[in-house]
Amino acid sequence: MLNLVRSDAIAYLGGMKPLFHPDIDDVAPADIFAALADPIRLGILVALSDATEMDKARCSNFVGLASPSLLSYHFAKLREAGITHMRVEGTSRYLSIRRADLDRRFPGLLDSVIEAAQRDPSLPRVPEPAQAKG
Amino acid sequence: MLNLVRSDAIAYLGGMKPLFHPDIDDVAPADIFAALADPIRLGILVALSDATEMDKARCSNFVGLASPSLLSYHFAKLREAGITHMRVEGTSRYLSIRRADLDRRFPGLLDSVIEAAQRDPSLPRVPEPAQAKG
DNA sequence: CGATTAATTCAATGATCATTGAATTTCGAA
DNA sequence: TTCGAAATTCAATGATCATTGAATTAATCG
Repeated sequence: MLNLVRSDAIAYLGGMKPLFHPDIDDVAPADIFAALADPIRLGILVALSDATEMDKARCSNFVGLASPSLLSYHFAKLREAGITHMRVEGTSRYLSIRRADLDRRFPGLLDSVIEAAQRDPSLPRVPEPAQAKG
Repeated sequence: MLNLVRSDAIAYLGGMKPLFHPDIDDVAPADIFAALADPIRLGILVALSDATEMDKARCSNFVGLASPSLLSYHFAKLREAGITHMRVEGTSRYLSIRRADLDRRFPGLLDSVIEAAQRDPSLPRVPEPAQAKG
């Protein structure tokens, strides 16, 4: 059973279940706002928005924000709302913001959201990883 | 009791209870997004955004969107989130978007929100009032 | 293989939300 | 003063949400 074709197999490479990412055209504005209506998720978004190094986009780097199971819950909310993409690599997962999709569908929205969130001092912050001894 | 000074009295002119409008600096981004996470409220916002004539900003003009009591509920959500202002005049109330406040505190956000909502065909629309016989 | 690490799933909890309908308030007009 | 229109308040409902902790899955490394 399951009988995969090649494109399916690629989606499974290194993963357990197929991760659902909605088509951006199926995402309604109200869905986006619902996903943004939580300080932990806004904290994740802000952290992602200035994650230049890949390490900072790994799920395990957000442990400062909430417990693992709660983080999973919030990751799923962001992903199912079309805001983030999740890529599986071995035992780790990496998040990214779906910038191109969001900018095309909701021009200007993402930038102003991130700017607003960045300036909010009440949002939880992801701590910088301790610098490896050099 | 109550012992009003003049500025309080003005707030009461024509009204029953003092309408609470939060200081825009007390409004967190997550509060804004929570208020926007509902299609009826987005419908109200869109209708307000192109309400040039005062008639279109009167509460009673939104009856097409929901029942009176449900509308009251949604009006309060928008007002308490700092998105709208409500003015009492006789037996009517008038809504307006707190544009200047929002633009100062969350630059660019309101415009992109309205643009996104305007393009969403799934949002409920406020019907144009029937043209008076001419 | 067994242990470890990364992350999810599941069931249970209390809190908040959207909706309804009935009762109430307020104002203005007859 | 009584009536009607405008709008809110209140109590009740079911639905969804955020959170917790325990159990589970999956990949990697010894």
